[in-house]
Amino acid sequence: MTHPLNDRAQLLLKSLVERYIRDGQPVGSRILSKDSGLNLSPATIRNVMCDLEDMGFIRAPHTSAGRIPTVQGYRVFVDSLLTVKPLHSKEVEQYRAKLGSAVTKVELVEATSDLLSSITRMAGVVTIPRRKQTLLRQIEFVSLSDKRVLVILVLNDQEVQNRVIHTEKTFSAQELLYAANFLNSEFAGMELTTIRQRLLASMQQARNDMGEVMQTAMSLADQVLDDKQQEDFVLAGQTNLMNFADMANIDKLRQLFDAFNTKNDILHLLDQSISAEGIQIFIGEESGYRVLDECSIVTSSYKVNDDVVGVLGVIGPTRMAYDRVIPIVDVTARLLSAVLTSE
Amino acid sequence: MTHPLNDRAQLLLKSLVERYIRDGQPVGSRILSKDSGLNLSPATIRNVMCDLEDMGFIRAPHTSAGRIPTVQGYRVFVDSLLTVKPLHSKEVEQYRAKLGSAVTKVELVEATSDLLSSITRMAGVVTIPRRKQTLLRQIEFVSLSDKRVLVILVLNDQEVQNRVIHTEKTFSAQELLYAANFLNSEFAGMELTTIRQRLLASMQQARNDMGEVMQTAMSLADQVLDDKQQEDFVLAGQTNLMNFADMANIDKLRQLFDAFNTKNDILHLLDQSISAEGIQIFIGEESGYRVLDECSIVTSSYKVNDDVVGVLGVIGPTRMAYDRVIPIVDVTARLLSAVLTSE
DNA sequence: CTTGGCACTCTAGGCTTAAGAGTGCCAAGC
DNA sequence: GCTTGGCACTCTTAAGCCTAGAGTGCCAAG
Repeated sequence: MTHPLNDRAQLLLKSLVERYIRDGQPVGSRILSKDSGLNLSPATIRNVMCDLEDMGFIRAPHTSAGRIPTVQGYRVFVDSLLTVKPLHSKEVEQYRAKLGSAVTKVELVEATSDLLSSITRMAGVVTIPRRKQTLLRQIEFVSLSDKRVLVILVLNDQEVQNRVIHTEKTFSAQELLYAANFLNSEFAGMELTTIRQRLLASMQQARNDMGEVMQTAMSLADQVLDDKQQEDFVLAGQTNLMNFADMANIDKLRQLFDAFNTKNDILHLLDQSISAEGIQIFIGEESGYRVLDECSIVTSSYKVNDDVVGVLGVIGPTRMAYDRVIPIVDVTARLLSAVLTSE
Repeated sequence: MTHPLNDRAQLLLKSLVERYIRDGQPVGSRILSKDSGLNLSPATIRNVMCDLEDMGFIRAPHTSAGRIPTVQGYRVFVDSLLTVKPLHSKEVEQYRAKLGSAVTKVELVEATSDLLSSITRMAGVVTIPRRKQTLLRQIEFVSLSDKRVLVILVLNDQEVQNRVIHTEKTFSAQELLYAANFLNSEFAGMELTTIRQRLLASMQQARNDMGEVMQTAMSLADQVLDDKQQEDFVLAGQTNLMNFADMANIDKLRQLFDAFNTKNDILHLLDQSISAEGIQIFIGEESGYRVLDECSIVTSSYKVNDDVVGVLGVIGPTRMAYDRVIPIVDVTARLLSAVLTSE
C-alpha cells in the first residue's frame, strides 16, 4: 500500500521528527511553521497535525504541549522520509584503523563494540561470529592426571579449542599419540559435522574390527565434537545509556541492564537480524521485549567471505539520531566484514 | 588510645547506627530514648548526642532532622561496637553446595561472585586467583599455518594455557615433537620462574653447543613463559546497586559503573586487602577513590593451602548491614578457600 | 484551502502557608 | 551534679494557590 499521506503531510512529519530528535521537546505548530520551509501559517499546520495524530503517527503528551512521534511515526520516518548523513571518508579511515589494530578475534569483536558505542555514545553490541564451516586441522591428546585427558582441537588454521574429558581408564602417552595420529590421518581437513557423522557410522558398523585404542579414540573424539557452539555477544558502553533522561526511572534502566546480563532476550532479538540483509531497525515496542520498550536497536549482519556470520548494532533511546546511527552501523558492519574476510 | 567515649555514649552510638542502617532515616533523640533500652529522657540523650557530634561521630543533615553517622562513626561502630550475626549452619551448607557445583576455576570464581551478590543483594566481587607456584607438567607444540606455532602448557595438573607464537621459519611436526620431548624431559615438574631462569642461563652459556632445533625450542619456551599473569576480577550483581537511593544521582552511579569497567581502581583497592589477614572494611571516603565515596567495601582474602591467592568482597552503600555482610564475606572466603584447597 | 482570531486547557514554576520534627538551652527537681 | 520537662526556635516538606506561557481546536472570513 502507498502511504495515505500527501507530500505536505510527509514533509511536516519529517520536520517534526527531526526537530524532536534534535531537541527532545514536543514540537508545536508555530515551530513547525517556521522550521519546515513551507510557507504556511501555524493554523494550517495545525490542521495537518490533527490528521497526522488521527492516523497515529504523532501524539500530544498533554493538551497544550506540542506533538511527539509515535512508534509508527518513527517507523514511517525511518522507512521513507529519512535523509541519511553519509560519513566522511576520513572518519571511515579512522574506524578502519581502530579495527585493524585488533589481534585476536575476540579483541576484534570487542574493538568493534567499543567503536560503535564510542561513536554513537550509546551502547554497542556485536555477536561473536559463528563459524560457518569448521574444518578440523588437527587433534591432539595430552594425558593429565588419572583418567583425564586434555583434547586440543585446531580449527580452521586459526582457532584453538581445548577441553578436558574424563575417561574410563588411564591412557599412556603412547596410546594417545597413536590415537591422535589415526584421527588426524583420517579426518584432518574435514568439517566437524561430517566427521561426527562418520564417527557415529563407523562406531556402529565396525565395532568389533577395531582395536581398543581406536575405539577409544573415536569415542573421545565423539565426546569432544558433541557440543554446539554457544552464542554470545559483546556489549560496550552500557553506561552511556545512563545519560538519557528518556529512560526516566532507574527501574526501567535496571531491568534493561539485567537483560544485558542475562543475554537471552538480546540474543534472540539479534538473531532476528542474522537472516535479513542490510540494516534492520527495531523501534520501541516493535522489538517485542518489554525492557526495550523505550529503546531502539539498529543492527546489521556482517560476513566472512559473503557468508553471514554475525550481527552488530547499537542500542539507544527511541529518540536517537537515526540519520547518523544508520550509516555508522552500516559502515562498521562492512569494515568488520572486510577485516574478517582478509584474514 | 582508648575511646574517649563512656559506656553510655557508646551504647547510644551503637543504637543510633543500627537504627539508621535499618531505616535509612536520620535518628532523633526521641526514637533513641525509646530504642536504646536505657531509661533516659530525650533531653538527656540530646546532651550525649551533642557530644557525639562534637567528636565527629554523627552529624545532622540539617537543623531539625535527627543525626546520621559520619564515616568515623561507622568506623567506631564496625571496629568496636558491632555484634555480628552468625550464619545458620543450614545456610552455610547451601552456599557450600553452590560453590561445589562449579567445574572449572573460572566457573568457581563466577559462582562465588554470584553467591555474594545474591545473598547480600549488593555487588559481589572476586579476584581471579593468583597461581602461587606454577609447576609445568607438560609442554606441547602444534604447528599451524606458516610460521605460527601453537604452544600448549599444562600447569599444575589442572590448568591449560595455550597461545600462538610467530616464528622465523616453519617447523615440521617432527622437529616440534623433538623439541617438546626435550623440554619435557628437562623441565617437567619444575616451577615456571625457575625454568625461565635456567633457560636464559643455558641459552647464553651454551649457544654454540646446541642443535638448531634445540635452540629454537628454548627460544619458543622463553617467549611463552615471558608474560606475567594479569590481574582481573569478576563482578556480579552490579545492577543491585541501582536499588539504593543512597547513591542518589544517576551520575555518581554511572561513574561507579565506569570504574567497574575500567577495573584499575577497583583492582588496586582489592590489592590492598591481599596482604591483610581476615576481614577488611573500607567505609566511604576511606577507600581513597572518589567514585566510592558513598560506598563501603567489605573484603577478605582467600587461600589455597594456606597461601593467600586472591580477594573477594562486597560493594554496597555505606549504609549497609555490616552485621550480616561481615560474616557472609568471611564464610564465603573460607568456603572458597576450602574448595580450592581440596581440589 | 488558508488564515487570523479567540476561547479553552494544561503544565511548570514561584510563592505562601501550615504541620511536624528535632534541636539547644534553661531552670527546676531528685 | 546529673536528669528532665518546658519552651522558643529552626528548618524541611508537602500542599495549595496562582500566574504566565504554550499550544490547541474551531470558526468565520478571505
